[in-house]
Amino acid sequence: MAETGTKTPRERYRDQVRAEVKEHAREQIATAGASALSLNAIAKRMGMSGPALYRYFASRDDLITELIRDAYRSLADTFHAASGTDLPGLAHALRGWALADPQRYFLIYGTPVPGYHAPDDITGIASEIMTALLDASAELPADGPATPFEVDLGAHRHWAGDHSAPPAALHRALTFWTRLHGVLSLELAGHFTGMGFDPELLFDSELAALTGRGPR
Amino acid sequence: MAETGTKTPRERYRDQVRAEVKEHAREQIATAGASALSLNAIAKRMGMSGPALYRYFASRDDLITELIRDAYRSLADTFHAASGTDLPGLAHALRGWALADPQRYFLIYGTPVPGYHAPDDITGIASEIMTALLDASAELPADGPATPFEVDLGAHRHWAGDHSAPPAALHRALTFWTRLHGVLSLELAGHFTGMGFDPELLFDSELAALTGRGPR
DNA sequence: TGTACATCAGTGAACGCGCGTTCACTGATGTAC
DNA sequence: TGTACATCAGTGAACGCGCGTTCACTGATGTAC
Repeated sequence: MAETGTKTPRERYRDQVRAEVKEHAREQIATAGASALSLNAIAKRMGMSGPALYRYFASRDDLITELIRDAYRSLADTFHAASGTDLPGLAHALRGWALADPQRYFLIYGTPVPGYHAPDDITGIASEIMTALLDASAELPADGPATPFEVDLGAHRHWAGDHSAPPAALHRALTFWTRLHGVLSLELAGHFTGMGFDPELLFDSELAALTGRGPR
Repeated sequence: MAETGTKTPRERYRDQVRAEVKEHAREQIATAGASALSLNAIAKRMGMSGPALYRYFASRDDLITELIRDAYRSLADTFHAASGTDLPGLAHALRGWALADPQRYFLIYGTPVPGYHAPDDITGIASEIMTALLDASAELPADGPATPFEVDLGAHRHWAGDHSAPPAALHRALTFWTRLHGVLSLELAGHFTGMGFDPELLFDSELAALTGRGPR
């Protein structure tokens, strides 16, 4: 029996091939979109026959789900790594992560496939991400009376892990999320091309507004 | 020769069948996503043979492009129709339009297909939409000194139609766009499900912040 | 250390499928005189 | 109004394709005694 954390050579080999398959998958998605992902094409590029991949992934859908899981995991890790810094640090970590592989970003935040439901462990990672956002947002200054939305939040929220954060903090975290996602997703999808401005400055402008360090 | 605006019965029939094909296409996309769009499946549902559709659309890609064009056109029309109202009116028109058919929204603002470039006339409609946004944003109060982003805008913008709107107004229009898209796209993609709050209130909260009529 | 056995990676053939698309053809609808 | 012709919608057969996936098998790698 293998000790905890010890892997047999075979297991290490397996992990390596799995990783290689995923790498080719990511490449294929980046080139032609997720709908063009094909196990046979990946096998061909790796110099193997198609059926060989079924030793490593149960099905095509399984591979895609795993890529989605990896994307969530990677974002959560990026947030954890940036948790020491301030809110702008987190924001720029997010932008850097997104620009490094736009299609990975869209694997999480892109067009949803009707009827698809991510497995439970993925929603768990999603709430990890939310928690990191929430923790970082706590440093923002609180201001003003409760808005209608915050009243609603206080009454109905069923937050994963049930944070005891006040509605105003939840509101700030959500706003942080939606605003940065707004600029970022439009930038990544190319909706700003041809408009002749620097998307990063618009991103920074939104960030400044969020941290109260800028106009509006 | 047909007079301007007059259509022969055959032309009217053609238009009707084309419309019917598109309707089935939209239905198919709403059910299984755009990547699942198939001409043969549409033909089958219409009780025709597959090749018959080639009388109406040159190819599958042609049909998709036309659906995208229709989506842009529909949004532009929605904005035109709401141009008489104020900014909140425009925002709610946008939200209503998006909720009426989420997959249509994602046809425009969803995951981009790498390498795909929309034909010129579509980018023309896109700038129509931008113009409507810009006109509506003009009513917002101007405030504060020029931000770095606005300086950049003033220096480099190549706006479609080259509006003479000042950078601050462009900035407001862009912010209006990115923020509402941020909340809306996350809502439509289902990223708020299970969080137990009303997305509309979050949308309204963002809108209030934009029009200066709310907190933050 | 050597032998016997079990485990696992990878192959090649095969299955059925639905796709986009082309083509020659039939039949109905519209047009010209 | 009637006839001759042109236009166009739709069919069915056919093409080639690449896909996901199953299966029986070979050969290499690891394990037990």
